[in-house]
Amino acid sequence: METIGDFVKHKRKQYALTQEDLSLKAGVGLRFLRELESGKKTLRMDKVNDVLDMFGAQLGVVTEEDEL
Amino acid sequence: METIGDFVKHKRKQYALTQEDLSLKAGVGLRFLRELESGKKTLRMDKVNDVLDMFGAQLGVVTEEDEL
DNA sequence: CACATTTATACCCTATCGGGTATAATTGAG
DNA sequence: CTCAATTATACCCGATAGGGTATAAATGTG
Repeated sequence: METIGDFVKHKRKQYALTQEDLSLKAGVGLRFLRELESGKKTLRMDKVNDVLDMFGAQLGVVTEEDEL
Repeated sequence: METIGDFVKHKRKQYALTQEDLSLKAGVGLRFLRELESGKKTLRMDKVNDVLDMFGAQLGVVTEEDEL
């Protein structure tokens, strides 16, 4: 499955936004967005959702069956 | 879509575990597990994944299309 | 290549998450 | 109903996430 970080990075490119653009629009810090795109595991869910909201997405449970 | 908290609660019942059982097995605090099941938004992803791992699941991106 | 833009890495500081614990409320088995 | 087990709520405190900032590296456009 595509990682959360990759999802954000791809969507961001798709909309031709810089990390700074997206961080401002999503209301999170630039550093946070970078850590998100680079796959940091210990991020807070609410902040991640703030970013995903920009692309009509959110965090949810993905089961192993979903992967097949 | 089922919330993350509800997913955990249902799976936990399904395996007949108490919150304490699950928190011990997953290696998270009891209080954390309670906050997770009650829908707290600001939890850390890594801890949430520690719990979801117990049921072969993990956090992932869910798009609005997935919802339809 | 040169130069501007974007991205990556590191530092300090505050806010708060998460653990542990105690107590209260709820649930359910007998 | 009674009583034990489970769950919910509240407190204190250490660890760390996240913001801001500065600097370095990488990217890409002419």
